[in-house]
Amino acid sequence: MTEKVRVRFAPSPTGYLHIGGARTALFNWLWARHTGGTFVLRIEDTDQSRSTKQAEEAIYEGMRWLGLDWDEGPDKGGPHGPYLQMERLDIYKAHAEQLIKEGKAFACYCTKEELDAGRKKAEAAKVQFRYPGTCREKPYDPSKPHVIRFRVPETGSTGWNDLVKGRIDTPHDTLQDEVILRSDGVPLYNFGAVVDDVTMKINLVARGDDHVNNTARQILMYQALGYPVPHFAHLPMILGADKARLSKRHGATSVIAYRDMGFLPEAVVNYLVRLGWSHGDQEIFTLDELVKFFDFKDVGATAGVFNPDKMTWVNHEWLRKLTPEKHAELALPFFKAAGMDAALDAKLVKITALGQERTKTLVELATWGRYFYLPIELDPKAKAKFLVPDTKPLLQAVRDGIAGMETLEEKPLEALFNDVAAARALGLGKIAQPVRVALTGGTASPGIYDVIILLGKATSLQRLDDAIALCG
RNA sequence: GACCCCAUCGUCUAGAGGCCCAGGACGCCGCCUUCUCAAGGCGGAAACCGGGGUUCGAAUCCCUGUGGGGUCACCA
Repeated sequence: MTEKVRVRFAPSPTGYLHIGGARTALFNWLWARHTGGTFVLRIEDTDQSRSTKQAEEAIYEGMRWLGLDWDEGPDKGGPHGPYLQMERLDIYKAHAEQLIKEGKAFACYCTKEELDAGRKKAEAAKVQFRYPGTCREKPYDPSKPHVIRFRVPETGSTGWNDLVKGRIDTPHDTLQDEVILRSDGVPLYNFGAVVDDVTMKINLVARGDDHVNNTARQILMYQALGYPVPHFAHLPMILGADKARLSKRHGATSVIAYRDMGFLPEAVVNYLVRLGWSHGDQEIFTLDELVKFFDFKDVGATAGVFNPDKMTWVNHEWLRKLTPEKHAELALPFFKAAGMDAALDAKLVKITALGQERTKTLVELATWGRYFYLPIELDPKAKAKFLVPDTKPLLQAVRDGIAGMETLEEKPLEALFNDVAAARALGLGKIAQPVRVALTGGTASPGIYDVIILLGKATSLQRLDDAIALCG
């Protein structure tokens, strides 16, 4: 391929951008950026009953969030537009007419009912239904209701060298004269995609491998139209844990849902690209590295199971790379959404800094940090174990110590805890745990001095008093 | 059912005939560190789908069985 790479992502706007689509878009985008080529976004909205403007917007939103920018597209324009299929009807019509004129396509006047009857009969006879060629030789009469069918050869086969799957050949006898233009003039997928790809000068088609069975018939159309055939790369499917194709019942499949769950786009991209592609033993990649390293030759041929646990780990890795300030900035909306009166200030920065090693998503971070902003939720088991008569004097001693401090600093607090422990010949844990329960409601938190400092004197004293009262 | 694709630890994968009694990562388990939780360090269990070939030698090549996935529309 010496020509400049032109690839595309061509979703149909029938729902949000899902994980599988995002990965297809990502691989195309990476290859365009890797080669200095062009990434085209085309919206395949010919199924008017299922396509919506909202879905179209949702796709843009998902792509933008992931950072996959397109060079040509519906909103952006470009030299080969329009990029919305419903605005290209005349282009399909012209191409279909050319095929009719050359005898490579023909009008079919069969009704849907007639065809369904044939299909039913074939099913009963347990054979595969193929269009019987009823109208193959009939003269073209545009005044009668009709669809346009593409004439496929009866014998021989068509194949291509797939960039990820290698050589694939499809015998023509498994194909049929399929409909390329519906009676209302709207093209069907295979024709629309071919006409668009040729007119948009796409020279590499990378898409899900659920399209391998469409490829031979599309190649036949390229040839019939007299256009060069692009290269193809068929990407393996993404599966759920049960090895069935990933769908809603496996959990969230919308890219945006992961944003809302507190994932970073870098992490989603990183995880998605590694699902089906690898570069030695490396797991964490920046976008720049991906652009540099990505190649279809390293894309595997096997379907992969989507693993939320690993994506969460990748997210944690990315979260940890953030500066505390940036982390806080990204976390703020999640704290607010969880009902906390947080602001982008030193307190939040410190909290998120402490949470950075401890939480794997921004949602988890906000939940984890609740007690810094909201009243504690006392864990009954923790209370039963640590807020008891035995610990009352310890809490009291710590309380009094804190009460006597002008400002809260780590060293004096540490001295205080050590003194309280030493005075009773107890380990530090015996003091820290009850205090932790008093201050946070549970038995797990950052270092106890950090917690006290962050909570501040008034709140710390208040919570200790409340706890002391509960010790019975 | 027909046609097509695929097949290494539970999962993502490395492996392009000898470097592999198979390496990394997630998850899981244990130990260390320790005021708890994380993080970190160390260690562990865990795979070449079965059967035939080819070859001095196969996870790697071929055939076949099996399994999984995909496609069979006036959907995309």
